Amino acid sequence: MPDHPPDLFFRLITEAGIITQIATTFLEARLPDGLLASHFGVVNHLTRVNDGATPLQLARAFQVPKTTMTHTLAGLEKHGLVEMRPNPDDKRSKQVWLTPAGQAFRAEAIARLAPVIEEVAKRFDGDRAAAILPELAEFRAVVDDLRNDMT
Amino acid sequence: MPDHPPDLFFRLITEAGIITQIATTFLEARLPDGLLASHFGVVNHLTRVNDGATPLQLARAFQVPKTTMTHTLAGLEKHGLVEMRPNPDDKRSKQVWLTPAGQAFRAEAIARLAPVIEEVAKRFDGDRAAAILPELAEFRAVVDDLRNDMT
DNA sequence: TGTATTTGGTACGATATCGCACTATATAGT
DNA sequence: ACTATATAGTGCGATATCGTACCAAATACA
Repeated sequence: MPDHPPDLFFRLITEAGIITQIATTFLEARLPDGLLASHFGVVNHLTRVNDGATPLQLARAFQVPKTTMTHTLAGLEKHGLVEMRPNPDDKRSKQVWLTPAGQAFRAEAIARLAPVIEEVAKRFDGDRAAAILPELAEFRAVVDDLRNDMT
Repeated sequence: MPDHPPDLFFRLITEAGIITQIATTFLEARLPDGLLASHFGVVNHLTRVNDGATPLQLARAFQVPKTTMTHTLAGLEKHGLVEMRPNPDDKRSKQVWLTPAGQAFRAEAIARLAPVIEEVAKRFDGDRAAAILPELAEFRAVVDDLRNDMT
């Protein structure tokens, strides 16, 4: 078996990809019809990080093209989960605000996920998860910086 | 800050998602026009795991609906990277084989990624990556089992 | 202060992903 | 064997994602 050559990082990324894929499937199975992980992600971000963010900020936060974010936000607006307001600081720009329905949507999704997370917690020791998290976060930070440096 | 409650696992999954997103962008920037990460993933799987796999096996390996795999394979076939043969053991089924062009496609993609991985290796210690990998793999295994048990 | 460039957002078209319904073959139960 | 059910794959329509081109406002700078 290899030392810690390229293959090691490939495998790390592959594991991350599988986890992401499965988690997305779990999440989407618990969302109302017509709403996907991308919608939940934005609502979650507005709650936790920055309600009133601009579309471009959101696009950057999720690493998606701005056209994709326009589309996602249109879907959220159609479902009444967010409200687009003009940005008082920049007439080109907008701000995205959660509605009460949007907050309820997030709460409901999290409630539906809770049993899954509980089951995960039963099967994987919390201390081990706590040990992995900062390491993985730093790896993520490295990759994220690299994106800015190398494209 | 929380102990190791649900939030811990959420954050673990979020980190995995960000890493996946960025890695996918890096990969796709280095693939020929018209080919995406999904195509690379299949070719890579055929090389490393199971050349001659059936479409359904591939769909399961990547956790995508079989219709999605049909579409991905059609794209690969159109580019001459795989060849579909009848499955001698089951007349409903097929087998997917790499062509020489498919093998070259993989080699080329990996060559283009090598400098990125090298840079990652410069910025994140290999021993730490080696320490994370088995833990993350086990977490992945837990989540994967859960998928079978809970949907 | 007038012009060039940059930035925030959208319109549009191409392709990816996915759910549903369907066909053909295989397997199970009797 | 005969029928019921399960499995492998595809066709089709809906929507997501993304690249290109575009407009409007902001900023740089001459």
